[in-house]
Amino acid sequence: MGRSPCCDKNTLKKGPWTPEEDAKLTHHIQMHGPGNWRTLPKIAGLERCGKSCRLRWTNYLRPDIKRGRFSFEEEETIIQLHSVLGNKWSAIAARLPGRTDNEIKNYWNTHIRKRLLRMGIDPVTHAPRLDLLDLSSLLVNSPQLNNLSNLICLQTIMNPEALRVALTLISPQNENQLLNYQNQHQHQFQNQAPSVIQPNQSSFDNIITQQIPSNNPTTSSFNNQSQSLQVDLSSSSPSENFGFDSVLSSTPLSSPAPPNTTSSAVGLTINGTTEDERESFCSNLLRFEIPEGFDYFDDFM
DNA sequence: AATTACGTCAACCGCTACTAT
DNA sequence: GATAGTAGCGGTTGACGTAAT
Repeated sequence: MGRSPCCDKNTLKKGPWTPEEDAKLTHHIQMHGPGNWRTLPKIAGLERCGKSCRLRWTNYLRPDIKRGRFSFEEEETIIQLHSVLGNKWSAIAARLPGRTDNEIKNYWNTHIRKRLLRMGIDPVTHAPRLDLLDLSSLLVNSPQLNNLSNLICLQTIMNPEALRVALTLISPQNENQLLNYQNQHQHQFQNQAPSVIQPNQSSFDNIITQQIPSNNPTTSSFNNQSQSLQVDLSSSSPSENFGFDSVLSSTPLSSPAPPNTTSSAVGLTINGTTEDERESFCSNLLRFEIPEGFDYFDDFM
């Protein structure tokens, strides 16, 4: 035999909490402290499940909860911690004083996640989503891409399999060329099985910059402003920011804002930080510049 | 002004690990 | 040791507000 049930679910109230219920719960916890959620509703005179009371207290009524918009530093911390911890919202919340796991989770899903996607960054892996690039339309619209050597530049930063498929769309001859090239440079590709670069991997500490030459028709064909498609995982010392130990020990809120976030971007200003600035900083956390007017990523979102 | 689409977030649901009986 | 309850977590939902048409 185990314990008796904590509550009668048939008589439980659900839905939004009323001010009266909030007052009862708050008063009870002020008098007796949090905990023992099983018996709390009955003692406090609430027709709620203890689980619901705990959630209401921890997510809304707790006096140390910080309400309002997330600051730039908080957002920075969330992104860094998420890159290390993943969807461990409670672990992330533990390093953000005054913020609840639920709040952080909501903010991630409604703001940060979308921003990363818009920037072409996979919000799960925090890596560029080049592996999802719509290469077929890109290649069809850019005959210059038949230049195999240019594609090899891309090869180093994207899933080889995706590139192989893309080449197949052009011609079998090119695919053979690529396979020959790959055979000759086997040692360069054999460790590239993952389709994306993992932020946590040891190579993250090294400078990983793949830059396509400015005279490269691959980029010039779809880019008039930015002369390079760059993946720079080390600028702004992300090895320090993303290193597991440093992230866990430096939080909460100890990471300084990167220098370039003081740019004079115009637009909506929230907490002293514009959306543009926030996006700019995100690109520094994992520097991945998407050329202006390059909208292929939108097709995947 | 009315309607529709979209964004936000509080609250619920279901699951797991832990604990009491 | 087996069983059942509790606490806590992450995913999802739905009500509400706002923007767009």
